Amino acid sequence: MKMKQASKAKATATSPGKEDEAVAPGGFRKGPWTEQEDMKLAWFVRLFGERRWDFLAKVSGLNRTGKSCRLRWVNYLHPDLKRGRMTPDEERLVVDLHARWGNRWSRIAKAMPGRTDNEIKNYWRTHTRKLHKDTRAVAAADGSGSAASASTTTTSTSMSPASPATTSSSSSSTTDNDNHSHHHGHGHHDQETAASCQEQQQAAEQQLFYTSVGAMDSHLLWNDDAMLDSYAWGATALPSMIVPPPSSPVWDYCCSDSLWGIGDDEVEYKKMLAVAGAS
DNA sequence: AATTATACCAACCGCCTTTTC
DNA sequence: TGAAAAGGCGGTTGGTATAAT
Repeated sequence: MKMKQASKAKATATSPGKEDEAVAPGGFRKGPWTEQEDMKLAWFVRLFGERRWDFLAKVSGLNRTGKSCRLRWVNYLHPDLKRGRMTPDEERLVVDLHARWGNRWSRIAKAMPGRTDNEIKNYWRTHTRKLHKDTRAVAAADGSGSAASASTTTTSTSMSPASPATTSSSSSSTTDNDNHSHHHGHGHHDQETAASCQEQQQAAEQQLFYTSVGAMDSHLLWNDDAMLDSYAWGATALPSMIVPPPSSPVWDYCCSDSLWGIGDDEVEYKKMLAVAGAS
């Protein structure tokens, strides 16, 4: 289930003591996610869909903010995510799109399926840092004063884009010149690296997990707000169709005592699951 | 082998926008 | 219609892995 084990795996492997006990002011957990939390989140997202994150955070028993849950899902757990290093084509695409749209990472990410805004942002930051460093090195070697002109990329991600894309967050009828000739990164037929093969395999395994635990049409559920509230507070049992198959690994997992922390919400939801399972 | 520098990336923060009540 | 809550976004931080010295 851990999709990232090949990399740093910071989430679960770090010093358990300090970070695992980090708590935000509201009493929410902070810091790296554990594998158990990931599994739980994945399950409840599958159950309820990718929305109403605060609700989802509450009923799942994850002692996390909705915001944190959303971020974890979007940036790490989402089954459609690509993994591994960017391909040369993707790198070119990032540069191309950034030239047009500036630091509008979410927009760039939409043009690059499987890549998240965070990922692209991180890539760009590293990329521009390196570029800046290289440029300065060349300038120093030249002994000329050309460094200043070369450093259109200032230090960090906060630099302004090469083209004057506005920095205002969302509106800004952009200077999108979609008539630029550019390659829309899909359909590149690069040789697959070993790393990407591994990523694909991991993605497949994850998909298998989702399939094995069953899917539901969450829209049915979301259409009924009163029912949602009822579910949230344990007044109503979940329909059996969205409860993990009894005696499945996921069911065992969701019902295991070890999964549930201390707190009224957890207790209530556990009751709810139990009722649903009995029905 | 030990230390330092660099690259990578997960996760948080604060602000703004959108949605809900 | 205004206030509050939730969601989304960009910027930033800090930990870990790896390369270089």
